[in-house]
Amino acid sequence: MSTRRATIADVAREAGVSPSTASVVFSGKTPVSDATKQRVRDAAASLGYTGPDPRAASLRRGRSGIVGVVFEEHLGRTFQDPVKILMMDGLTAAVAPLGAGLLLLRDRDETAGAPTLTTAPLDAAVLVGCSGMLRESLDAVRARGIPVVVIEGDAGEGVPQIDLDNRDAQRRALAHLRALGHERVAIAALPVRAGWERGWLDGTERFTIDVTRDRLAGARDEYPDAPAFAAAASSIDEGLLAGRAILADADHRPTAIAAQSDLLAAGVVRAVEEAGLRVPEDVSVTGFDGIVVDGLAPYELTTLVQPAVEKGRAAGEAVAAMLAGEDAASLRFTCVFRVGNTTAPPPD
Amino acid sequence: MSTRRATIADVAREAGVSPSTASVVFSGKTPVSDATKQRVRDAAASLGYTGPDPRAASLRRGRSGIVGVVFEEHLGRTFQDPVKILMMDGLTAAVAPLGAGLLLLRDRDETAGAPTLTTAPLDAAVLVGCSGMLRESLDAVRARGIPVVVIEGDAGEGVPQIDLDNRDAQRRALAHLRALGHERVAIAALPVRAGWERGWLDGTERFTIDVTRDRLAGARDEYPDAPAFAAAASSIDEGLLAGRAILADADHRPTAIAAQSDLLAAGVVRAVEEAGLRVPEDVSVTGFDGIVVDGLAPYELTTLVQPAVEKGRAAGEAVAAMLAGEDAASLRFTCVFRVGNTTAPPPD
DNA sequence: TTGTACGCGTTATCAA
DNA sequence: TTGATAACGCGTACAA
Repeated sequence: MSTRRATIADVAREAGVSPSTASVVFSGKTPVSDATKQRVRDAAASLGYTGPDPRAASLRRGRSGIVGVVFEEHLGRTFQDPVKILMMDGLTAAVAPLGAGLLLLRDRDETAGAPTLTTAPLDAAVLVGCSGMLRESLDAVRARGIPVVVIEGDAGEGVPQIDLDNRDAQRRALAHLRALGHERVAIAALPVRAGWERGWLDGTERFTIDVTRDRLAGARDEYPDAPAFAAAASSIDEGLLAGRAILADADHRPTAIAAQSDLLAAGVVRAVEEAGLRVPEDVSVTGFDGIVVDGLAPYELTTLVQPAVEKGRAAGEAVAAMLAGEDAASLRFTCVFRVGNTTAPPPD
Repeated sequence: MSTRRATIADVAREAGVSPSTASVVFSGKTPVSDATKQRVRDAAASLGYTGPDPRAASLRRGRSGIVGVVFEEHLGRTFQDPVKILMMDGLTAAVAPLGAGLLLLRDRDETAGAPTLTTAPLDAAVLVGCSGMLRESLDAVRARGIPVVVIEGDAGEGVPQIDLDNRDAQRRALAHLRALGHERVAIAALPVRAGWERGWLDGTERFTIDVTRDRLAGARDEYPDAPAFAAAASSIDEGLLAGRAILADADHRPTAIAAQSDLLAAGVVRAVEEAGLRVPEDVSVTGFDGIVVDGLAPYELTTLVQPAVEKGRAAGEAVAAMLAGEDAASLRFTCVFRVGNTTAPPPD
């Protein structure tokens, strides 16, 4: 039947009112008499008109209601990180009042045709742990006047950033170990860069991942000579491998292992058990993130609880502010040190 | 300085060409002489024009390059399910060639102003495990002529669905246990409905979650009397609790436990160990999904490997087909039964 | 409370 | 290879 979709003009004509009146009935921005309202509704129903076309509305308004979230990697990898997911929850919540939703975008997307920062109808963009190669597209976006916020990454001057006190927080965890009396401490680190193969750090590495570098620095602030083994990813399995490597030499066994993430810490705990030792009596373990590690009970990691949801929310609020014409400041969040049951004084 | 953003018309004027020519320079849809191309580029650069406004382009084209993905819950909950993440990967890959990206939407979002199926500028929508309450907005979307695909859910006639052979697959796993000689088998089930509190199933439950119902039916096809304990979520921790409940009565201990997800199975394995028993010598355990459970090594679950990425990809391809005017058929995927090291004949 | 008039920025079509 | 024209469908001053 229909040769063409009904528009608001058709509805107005059918209802015998002007297009603007019909428009107002749907947007509710101006009072309309009940009678007119009803006639417009009826007309819409009879024409199968289901409301304003979002595309047209977005052109007219200059807003699409879409915030792009840019990740460096496959979604699969990204969402394996519980912290990122929590952050997304916070972000979602913060942009919802704007009438906005999140569009998933990938940095360096190899797929032809995939939408990008420049081709997607974005109101704003949030970059997560962005790499240096993002700088170019970032410039393009800013040239277009689209607000940009960066979470855990350095985007240069003029871009609000949401950060964490990684270095100081990690230092505090190690200070806790120091206070307990530990002298031989090892570090189970996150990857040094994308594509990193697990292995010991010898101090010559070039760090691409700021989080790893900063947390390592924090640990070394307290234990300058602590050996560090960097995993290939943040997972329990990788933590297990790191833990095995660290515990391999029975003569130089540390009495405490500081992991740079809770998932790694969970793996380290397993490695300790596997070696026939006990946590925390023989070996203390600390984590970082403060997430709930599924399957780790009855252990409760001594860890740094980072405000993951808050980070996302803050990014969303920064976006909202910029969209409102205000300018948003960078923000640095603080981790809370939480003592669980995985740390204790070293064995005699 | 700038009172207004430059448009393609400004660029055209500056370059001394027509707007359509300038447009074509950016879209590349028609050959343009190098000289003209260069002049347009220069004009754009001098005016700070960074390319066509996606909003206007999308109005004109009738495409926004955005596919909505609708979930029932918080992202946090949703993405705790590794299968969903894999599915998203497949979906992302499949819609990328369309030049489309994924917009995260939530069913029953209470936040005022949050974008919805009807207010977002979508080219198509994918519903994941959709609930009944979605039906209404679903109708609205379909009335607008927006293609819709449903993954693991029943959206009624005319909507392509991507499904799994849950019942038959689960039956095959239990048949494997039967072949090994097991006679006392228990089931660790997924939640029965949203908000379900863990507990034994007595046959009077009303199932809202189809997956649970279907896999249970498959298990009962082989062991009609198998007792079933339904967890409150799909997680290792919940699997542990379910496993404890199932193993609590030492006199009626099953020799095999069929879990409805790999995460549950991982928890069940822990429960078995905790009870001082061995897997698979004393108790066999089967899972469902075929994901890699972080931290479960050295166990490899005997499980049903579902093509999670493929499901997402198929949904994306269905969307692509519908967008191309073809009609997409529903699709039912088949799980592959994989024997790991968590099943063996029952103890004597 | 309703209507008029215009512009939002682009691109498809067709003719030159 | 380029240009003129006409939508695309809506929102919103402003006037009545």
